[in-house]
This record gives sequence, structure tokens and C-alpha cells, in this order.
Amino acid sequence: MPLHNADIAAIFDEIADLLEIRDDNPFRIRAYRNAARTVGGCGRELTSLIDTGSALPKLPGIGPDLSAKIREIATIGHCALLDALRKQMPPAITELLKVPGLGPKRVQALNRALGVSTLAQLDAAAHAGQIHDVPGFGLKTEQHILDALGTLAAHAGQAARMQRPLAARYAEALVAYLQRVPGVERVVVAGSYRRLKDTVGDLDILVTAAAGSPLMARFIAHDEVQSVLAQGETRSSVVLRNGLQVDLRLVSAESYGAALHYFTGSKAHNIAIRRIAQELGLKINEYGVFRGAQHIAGATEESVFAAVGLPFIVPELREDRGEIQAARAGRLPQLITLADLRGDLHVHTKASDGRNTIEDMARAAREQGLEYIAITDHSRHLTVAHGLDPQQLLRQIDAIDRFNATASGITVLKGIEVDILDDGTLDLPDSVLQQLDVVIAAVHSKLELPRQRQTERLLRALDQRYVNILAHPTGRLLGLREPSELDMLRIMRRAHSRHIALELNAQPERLDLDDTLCQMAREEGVLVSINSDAHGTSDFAHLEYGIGQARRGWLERGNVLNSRDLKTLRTLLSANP
DNA sequence: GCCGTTTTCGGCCCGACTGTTTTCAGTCG
Repeated sequence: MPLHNADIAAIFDEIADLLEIRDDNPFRIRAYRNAARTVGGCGRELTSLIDTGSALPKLPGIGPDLSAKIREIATIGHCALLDALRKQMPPAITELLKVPGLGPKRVQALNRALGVSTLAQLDAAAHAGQIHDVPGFGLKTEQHILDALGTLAAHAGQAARMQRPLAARYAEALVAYLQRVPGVERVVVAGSYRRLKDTVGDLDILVTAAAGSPLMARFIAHDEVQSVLAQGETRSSVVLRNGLQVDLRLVSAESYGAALHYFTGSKAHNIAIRRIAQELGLKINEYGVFRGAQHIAGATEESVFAAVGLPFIVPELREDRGEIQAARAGRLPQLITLADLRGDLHVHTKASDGRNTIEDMARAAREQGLEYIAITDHSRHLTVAHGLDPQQLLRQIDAIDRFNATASGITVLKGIEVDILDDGTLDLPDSVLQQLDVVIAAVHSKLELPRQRQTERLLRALDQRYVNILAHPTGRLLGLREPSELDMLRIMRRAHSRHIALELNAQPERLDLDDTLCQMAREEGVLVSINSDAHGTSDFAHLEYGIGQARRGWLERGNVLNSRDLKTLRTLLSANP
């Protein structure tokens, strides 16, 4: 079972948890936490780099010891240090850290005083009223633990993070509500939401307001608020009925930029920026940039970056994945925008599982400002979607020719989303595929094959003569289905040699490629096609979500296939050898 | 455990809120 970056990160995080419960050197613990974050956010699969004999890239915070551990994990599948720590401590003890309010110190205290080392034992101790007698604990803490255990049980198995469209509905409603509170000036959603992450874990809202504004009272009184976690003068936290946590921060206008930067994150980016400030003899916190006691910047984000000698870095890039080095060198990418997209190469109609006609989809696309779309219905193997057989496809080709002969303002390309069969061959013969402008190949079955077989299957599909684009490459569905086990580096290199683009499927539940894979595609020189996968006229709105992930993945106009004008596109599509 | 145009040793990001506390530790973001 090959391990992913996320697995390595989980091992480092568990080591950090156990070291923390053991009261080890806090800086050693931080080193493991930083390493977990760095590895987890790294665009290249480190184990596959090691498997292929490549050198590990130099990663910040990964020194000789940690890179040796990454090699160890890649080679033997586990880590001796973690094994040893698990033997020294009760095996399930780290699960206690999942209880909000319980950190390493309290877990250790409970374990010493009551022998508690599992969630079940914690629950029993709390119900028996044993916890409030432990030094440092009281009745309130005991009740909080009981409540938290109930919440954990109620939400077990649920997706922890919310997809953007749903989170956006709550965010926009809250912003509108807060803007109506007397004295409120600016309201902005910061955090990973502002960084356009594919999912939203909580909302961080930043507000500036005149003195005496009833902001906090109004906030916790909002209809959707289910419980109040904390309430203070400048910060409050609530949980909404849908389980979404919302943190509200009130700051003064002169601190607005520093606070916005601080609460936009990411944490890794903030730490890196503060380290630079430290080197310059400055201190950065959410109130501003300080030299000694003197406030030298902070009203705008630009002023914060300028204080550490950097140009403005857009929120989408703030992950400490090289943006600070790029900013220093004056080489920040000119990120793709929605306006750069000239067409959409993955569109369905009623002929398979779409809801509208070719004409409807073309009109809607033209209204979005697109110059071309490719109609790419499913192929026959996907019976649940009423996939097309060769005869039906030929009839659609005729219909598109007729449409193009009369329509103006948009060109419709003839395409197919052809199924990749179990053995990596395609669901339609070359004699049919060669009549099309765009061939998208896609896996819709057997998504859980072992890594080696799934990779070989996709490599074989990429070798098929007429393939132009590999659709939703990993097959993930956010919160529902994990990405397939794949050696993406090999797939990207094959795609590159075959002049095949990888899709960034912009459906908000897919967003596949994800941001780090986009960054990998950029580095490997593979073109990305940002497609709506529209099944109805309103679905072209998905493109905005795709653009968000593309920007997080450092993509520029030149990295994106469908930013090309029609003539250049046609040249690129006919380029596979 | 990492890192270095001040350093290969001695630093390591910073503040709000809560609960159990008589001045602060723990947790969280």
C-alpha cells in the first residue's frame, strides 16, 4: 500500500501529538507539525519521487532527520519513532485530542489521574462525575466534555468541510446581516474562504465598526446561531445550526489590513511572513507591523507586505508553497482569470444526461462571453447516463454541423466524453473518434483499482490515438469519494509527451485536478483544460470555481488550453503524435 | 528538529478567551 503525502503528514502529526502529550521539547513538536503541513501541501507525491529514484526536493522545515524519516516511510511504510511512541503510550490516546477543549496537557492530566486513554473511558469518567475532581478541571469543564462528546458522536462520519457553494450562501447572508448592524463599517470573510479553498471548514469574518456598535450582541443573536462557543469584546465564536463554526473579529480601521492578512492566512504563510519581519527587527501581529512600540503599517494588506519588502500577494497563493520566494524575486505568476477563458470543452446535452439542447447550451455559453464550446456527451458504456452509440454520435455530429452553419457568435465543437474501459482502451472505435474535434477520456467505473493497475489503465488510455483531454483525473467527489490511487507524476509525464491536456473539472463537488495537482501540471508543462462539465445552461457558472482552484494552483493563461483562441486551439487539438 | 548577509548554538509567531484561578495555564486559531 503506497503512502501519499497526506499519509506522511498524518504520521508526523501523530508523532507531534504523542510528543506533546509526553511533554517533549515544544520546538521539536513544532518541527513535526510544520513538516506535516509542508508535506501535506506539497504538490509532488514524495513516495513516488523516491520510488522512481528522484531526489527529494528541498522543502522548508525538512532537514536531514525529517527527510530520512520520509525516506523510511516511503520505503518500509511506517516510522520507527512513531512505532516506539505508540508502545510507550496508550494506543488510542491521541483520539482524546479530537475533543474540543482537550489539549495535550489535559489529556495527560486525565490519563495520570483517572487512567483515561480512550473516548469511551472519557465518556464514562465524565458521566460518573470523576473529572471535576481532577486538579485544573471543574464542573464547567466536565460539562463541556460531555457536550463535546455528544457533538462528536452526532457528527461521526460526516464530511468535516463544506463545499463552497453552500458555505457561500451562509457567508453572504451573514455578511449582509452584519452590514445592517448600526455602526458597522466594513465586513469581509477572511480565512480559507477568501483563499478560495475547495472546501470551507469554518468562516472567519472580520469587521470594522464605530465604538459602541452592538456588533457582538447582534452576531450571537442571529437566527442561525445554535450555540455560542466564546464571546468577548473583540472576538466571538458561534456554531450555526448546520454545524458550521463562525468566528467574528472586530478590529480598528488602522489595523484592518494587518488583521485581514492575519485572518486570511494560511497559517504557514503567516509564520513565514513573520519570520521575515523578525529578521528585519519588526513584529507583526493582527494589529499591525511594529518597530519596537511604533506602529509602522497595518491599515492595508499592501502596507503589511511592503513593510517586509514584498509586493502584494493575492490570497489564493498564500500557502507558503513558494509564493514568498517568488514575490521576493519579482516572479509572482500572472494568474488566470475568468475573463481569460475563451471556451468550455466539456458540455453535455439532452442526448445523454444533460438537461438542455445543443442550441440552449450554445446560447448560454455565448451569454457568458465564450467563443466556443465542445459538446461532449457520454459514450454508450455509461448506460446510466444514456451514453451515445456510434450511430447516435454521428447524428449529433450532423446536428452540430447544421447548427454551426446558421449560428453566429459562437462555435460548437464536436466531441465526446468517452469511457475508459477496465483495460484502458476506449468505449468507441478510432474510426468514430477521428471524426470529432475533441475527445475527452474519462474513468467512470472501477475507481478503486490498486494504484499500479489504475495507473497502467490511465497510461494506456493516454496512448490511444485520438485522446485530447483526460477528464476529472482522480475521480474524487468532495466529502463523498476519495481520489483514485494514482501515480500522477507518471500520468502527467505521459500526458505531456502525448500533448494531452488534463482537465480541471470545475463542478464544485469535483474540482479535479485540485490545486496542488494544478501546480504539478504547471511544473511538468502539461496544459490544463478548465471545464464546467455543464449538464444544464446554468452550470457554466461552475467555471468560476474552477478558476479559483487554477489560481490556487499557480496557473497562468499560458498553462490553460481553453484560454486559446479557436484557431490556436484547433492546432493544439490536432497535435497528438 | 530546523536554521543562519548578525549566529553551527541558541534561538524558534502571537494574542484572545475560558475556567479555575488569586495571577495564570491551557486551548485555539
